[in-house]
Amino acid sequence: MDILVARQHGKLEVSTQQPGGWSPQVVEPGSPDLAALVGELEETDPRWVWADTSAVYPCLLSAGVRVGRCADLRLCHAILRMSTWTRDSELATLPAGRWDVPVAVAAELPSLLDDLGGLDDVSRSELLAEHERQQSAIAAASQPGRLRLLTAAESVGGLIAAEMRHVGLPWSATVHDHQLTELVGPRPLPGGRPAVVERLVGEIRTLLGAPGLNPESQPALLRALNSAGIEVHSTRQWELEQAQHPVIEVLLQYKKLARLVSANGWTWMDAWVTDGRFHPDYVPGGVVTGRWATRGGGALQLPKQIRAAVVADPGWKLVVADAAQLEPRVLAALSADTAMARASKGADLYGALVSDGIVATRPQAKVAMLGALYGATTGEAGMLMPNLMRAYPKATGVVERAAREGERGHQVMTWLGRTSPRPGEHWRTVQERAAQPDATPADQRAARRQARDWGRFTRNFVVQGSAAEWALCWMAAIRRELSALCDDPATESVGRPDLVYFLHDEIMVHTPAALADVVSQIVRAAAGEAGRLMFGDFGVEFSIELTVADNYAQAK
DNA sequence: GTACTGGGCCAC
DNA sequence: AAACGTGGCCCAGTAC
Repeated sequence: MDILVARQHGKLEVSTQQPGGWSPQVVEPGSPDLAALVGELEETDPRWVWADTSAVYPCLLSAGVRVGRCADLRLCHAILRMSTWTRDSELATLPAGRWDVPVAVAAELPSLLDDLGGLDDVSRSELLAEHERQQSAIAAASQPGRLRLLTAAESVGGLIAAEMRHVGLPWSATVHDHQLTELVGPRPLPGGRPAVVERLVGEIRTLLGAPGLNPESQPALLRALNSAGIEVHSTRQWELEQAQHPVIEVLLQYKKLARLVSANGWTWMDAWVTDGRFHPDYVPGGVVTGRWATRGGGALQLPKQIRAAVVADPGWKLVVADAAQLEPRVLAALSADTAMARASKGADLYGALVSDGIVATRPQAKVAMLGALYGATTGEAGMLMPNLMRAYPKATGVVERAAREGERGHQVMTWLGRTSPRPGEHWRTVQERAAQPDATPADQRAARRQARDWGRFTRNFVVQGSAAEWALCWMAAIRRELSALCDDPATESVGRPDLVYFLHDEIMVHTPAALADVVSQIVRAAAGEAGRLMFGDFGVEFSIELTVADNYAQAK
């Protein structure tokens, strides 16, 4: 049963379906009435239909209410509007309208959009019309089951992102401060450099004979390096490492510490950590491939250096799990490559490549596999490609075909139907110019290069996007089972385990210690369920590496 | 002052 | 200045 949640003039209109039509109830977003109403209706296990989870759900969470399922019409619109399987639907052929908001900016502009009748102010009839367009588009698609799964998974992703932000990642400001202080000295005054960084800057200036040099200025630093006789063309780490000069070690040390302080130092802590929790702002569907992005806080780039600051509460544990070699396993499944599926039977897919005699060492296996997924043509990865293609012709055939499609400007699809964007106008112009009779060799070179670039994008899109779909299914199954666990009276008294972190192929659950084993089993079982949900009984194993830890640095 | 870009480096 | 995909974020520098 669907329940519609419209939003008008800042009030929420909750409509249930009755024999005579829709029956609305209007409530204030912050009122206790809302929590009571939603909580009561949730008993019937409905699907909540609303325009934008990130606009509605946070206020429910603040009121202490969670929901099990929803349809996020904005997220689903973006998928169905683009998918090849729904290209002839009314939804895809209508002119662009209010639902065509780029995912990344949608949550950013609610106040601006207020006046313009934006997404956060949607009447019930508009909501219903869009919902029906989406349902018809899916029903008429050649793979309705996959699109139904994809839109459900994307929507539950929206719920999970809001819940994880609400709950927050347990973060010890004390540990974080200790780590920073140990590395760079105590917190400096505003605008000042920490003592260790200041000392390194002094040494760099002396060693380069450049008083007053600001090493943050790339052009100035490059000039100073060249004047000192160091022949580099950039100031990148990998190039500096080649050079022989006493300043190099100091400079690399400086870069590492300066980066840490500016990206995840005390200022970051002030902005993002409150009451012992880091509240990251995830953006589901924020990446073209369907991966999540973040908006501020950099939750997807937490440096390994500071992960010890993620600490479980006393009496609690962190269950940290990642899907081992997820992308190769997803490729094996979506290409139905039985030889590669056999290699997935163990915990270590790369190890299987070695024992099957396809490559000589595990590092080679990894390089070769990532090379196939990313489109490497040169170096070690390029040299190993023939071996891989011989061993796994179906799997490598899928990524090679995806690359050829992209080179021709065609679109490709993930397993569940998310479709890659068309290349931009500039791309087509360059290709057309190269096809003219008077095209110069330079025109043709540029066109070939650009075509190959887009081919690498579409090659990776298929695997990265399908892996993102698997991860959503995995997380959705975990969430459902954790929620069932909370409803169990036997576990009620100890506290509720919660998903608190997601990083592409990795999840973290913060759980009462007494439930850590049960939670671990749930996380493992959910991986098998995600595989079956997406690929049926095709025999790819999705192996999980799992650690029960007190802090995040202990994982892996 | 704001908006934008390029270099660099963090994560997967 | 890279080879080999997706991003975010910070800084410096420039245009307006």
